[in-house]
Amino acid sequence: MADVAERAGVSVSTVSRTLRGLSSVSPQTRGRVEKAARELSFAISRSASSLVTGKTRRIAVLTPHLDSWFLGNTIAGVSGVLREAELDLLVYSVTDLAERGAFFDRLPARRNADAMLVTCFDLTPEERARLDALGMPVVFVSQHVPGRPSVYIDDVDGAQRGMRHLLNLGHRRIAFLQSSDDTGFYWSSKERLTGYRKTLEEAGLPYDEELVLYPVARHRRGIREAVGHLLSLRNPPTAVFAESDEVAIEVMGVLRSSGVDVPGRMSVLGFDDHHLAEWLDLTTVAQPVEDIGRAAAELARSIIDDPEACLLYTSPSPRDTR
Amino acid sequence: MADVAERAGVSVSTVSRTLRGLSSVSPQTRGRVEKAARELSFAISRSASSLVTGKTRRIAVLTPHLDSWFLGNTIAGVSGVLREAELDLLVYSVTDLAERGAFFDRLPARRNADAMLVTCFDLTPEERARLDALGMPVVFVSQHVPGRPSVYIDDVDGAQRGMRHLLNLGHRRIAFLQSSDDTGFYWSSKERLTGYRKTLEEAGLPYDEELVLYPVARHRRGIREAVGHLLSLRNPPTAVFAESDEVAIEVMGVLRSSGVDVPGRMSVLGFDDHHLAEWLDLTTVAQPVEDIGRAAAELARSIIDDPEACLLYTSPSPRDTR
DNA sequence: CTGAAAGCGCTTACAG
DNA sequence: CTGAAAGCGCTTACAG
Repeated sequence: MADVAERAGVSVSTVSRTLRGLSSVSPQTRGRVEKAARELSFAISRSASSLVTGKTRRIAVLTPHLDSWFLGNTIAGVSGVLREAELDLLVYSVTDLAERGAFFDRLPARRNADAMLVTCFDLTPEERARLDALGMPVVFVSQHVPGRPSVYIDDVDGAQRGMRHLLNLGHRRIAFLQSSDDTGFYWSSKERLTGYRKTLEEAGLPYDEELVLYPVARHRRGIREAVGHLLSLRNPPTAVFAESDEVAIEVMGVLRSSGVDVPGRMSVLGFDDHHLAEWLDLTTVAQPVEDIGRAAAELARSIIDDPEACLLYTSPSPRDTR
Repeated sequence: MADVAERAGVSVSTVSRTLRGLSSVSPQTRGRVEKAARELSFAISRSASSLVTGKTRRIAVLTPHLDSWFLGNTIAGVSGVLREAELDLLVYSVTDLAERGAFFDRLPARRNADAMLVTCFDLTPEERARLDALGMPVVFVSQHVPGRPSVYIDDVDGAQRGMRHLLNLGHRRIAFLQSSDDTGFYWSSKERLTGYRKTLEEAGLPYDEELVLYPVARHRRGIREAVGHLLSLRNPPTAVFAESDEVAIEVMGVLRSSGVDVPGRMSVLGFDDHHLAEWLDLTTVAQPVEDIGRAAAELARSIIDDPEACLLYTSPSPRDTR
C-alpha cells in the first residue's frame, strides 16, 4: 500500500480511503490512486486490515461432512451469497467423534471469522455453550433452535404431509428412519419424527417403537441392518419413511438387492427432493435446500452488519412432490 | 496475549514462544503461561501473526461447484488432511462464467491463503497465468498439468480399461460423453477422450465424431439432448462411455425414461466409482477420489514447507470395478 | 479533502 | 532462557 501511495503521490491514508470507496476522496486523487493500484496490481492484506477493524470478512461453516447431496447443496447456496458479498467461505468439516471433540475444544474458528453457520443437528448443550465462546454470531441452518438465529422449514408439517401421503395410499404400518453420522450428529431435525408421531396419532394408529430406527447412515451396513430388521418383524411395515432422500435411496438399494419389490411390497418415501429422486421414482417431501443455505448466509450477513437483526427466518413450506 | 503475559508474570515474547511450542522456554515458565492461557481461554489472533510471518495457515480450494459427488468427496479428502495439520480450508466456488471472470480478475485468494488447490479442468492459458500472480503455490487436482504440481491418475489408461471392457462385451459402436459446466469448465481430464481414441485405434475401429458429445452436464436437458442425438443416429451406438459416473447416472435415467433397456439395448459405463454405482448396476472405472484430495492437500503442505518439494504425485492406477 | 501519527496483536532479531 | 523494541500493513481519529 505504501508503494501505491508513493506512485500516486499521496499518503497511505488516502490510498486506504480510496480503496475502501469512502466518498471523502476527490475524483482526481481517486483516479490516480486507482491507476497506481492497478499498475502495481495491488491486493490489500486482509490480515492487516482485520487487525485494525476486527472484521475478517470470512464466514465459517461447521458441517458434519462435505460429501452428501444435502450439505453440498446447502453450502453451495451459502457460497453463492458470500461470493456476491465478497466474503470468504471457511469450511470446518467434523467427520468423527474425535474431530467433533477437538473442534469444540479448540474452536479453530475463533477470531478467524465474522460469523458461523452450523449445519449439524443435535449439538449437546455443552457444545452450544462453547459456540458462545466463539465471540461471533452463530446461525443454525435447517433447524430451529429457539432463541437463536435459525433458518428452517416446518419439519413437523413436512413429515405430516409425507405421512398423510402414505396413509392415503393405504399404508398402516409405516416405519420411520432417523439416521445419524459417525459423529453422532443426526442427519435431520428431530421434528420430522414429531410429525411422524403426530400423524399416526391423528389417524388413530399406534406408535410402534420397533418401526422407528436410528441407523448410522453413512455406512451402507447401517441401512442394511435397519432394513433387515424391518423385514424380519412378525408384522413388517408396508412403507418406510426415511428422513432424507439420501437415506431413502440407500433403502431402495438394499430392498432391491434383497429382492423386495418397491413399491409393490414396500413403499419408500424420502425428504428433500434429491436430484435423482425423480429418476429413481422416489416420492419425496421437497424442500428448497439451496435456498436455505442462501438464506442462512444472508441472515449471517445482516447480523454482522447489525447484531440486532436477529429476525428468525422461515423458508417456504415443504411440499409434496411426485 | 498481553493479558496472558501479565497473568503469567512474563513478557509477551515468552507467551508467544510458549504458545508456538518453541523449546527455548523453561518448563516452569511454560507451565505458568499455559495455565494463564487456559484460564483466560486465550485464542491467538491469526491476523496478527499472519501479518508478521506472512503465513495465513489457510489453504484455498478453487472449484467449479460444491454440489457434486465427485468434488464433494475430493474436498472431503482435502479437508481431512488440513484439519490434522490445523490448517483452515477456504473454498472458492465459481459456478458460472461471470463468477469465473470475476475470480481470475480479482483473485480474492491473494494474500489470503498459503496455497491453492485447483479442481477445475481446462483453465485457459490466461487463467493459468493469473494464478501465477497469486503469489502462492498452486496444486492441480485430478489432472496433470506438465511442469506444475499435480495429483492425478492415469486417465488415458483408465479410459482404455473401460473401453476394453466394452469391446470385450462385443460393442463396436461406442459413444463417449465428455461434459462441461456452466462455467465452461470440463468435468474431467481430456485424457479420457485420448484413451477412448487410442483404444479404438488399437482395435482397428474408426473414430466417429458423431459419437463423441460434449453436453452441459449440470442440466438434465443437456444430457437428454445428447442421448436423444445418439438414439436418433442412423447407426446408433450400443454403448455409452460417460467420463464420470454422475453423467453416466443421468444417462441411465434418461435412457430409462425413454424406454430404452439398459444394458439390453444400450450399455452404460462410467468413471469414478460413485457410491451408488453398485446399486444402480453401473459398471465403472474406479478411482480413489478422496485419496486424490488427500494427496493434493499433502502435496500443498509439503510445498508450503519447502517450495522445492514439487515432486509430482500419481495416485494408484484406475481399475475396473464390478 | 488530505496527511502524520498512533495502534491493532502478534513475531523476531538482538541483547543479556 | 527471557525481555525490550521494532515492525508487519493496514485503519482511524485528529488536525489542518
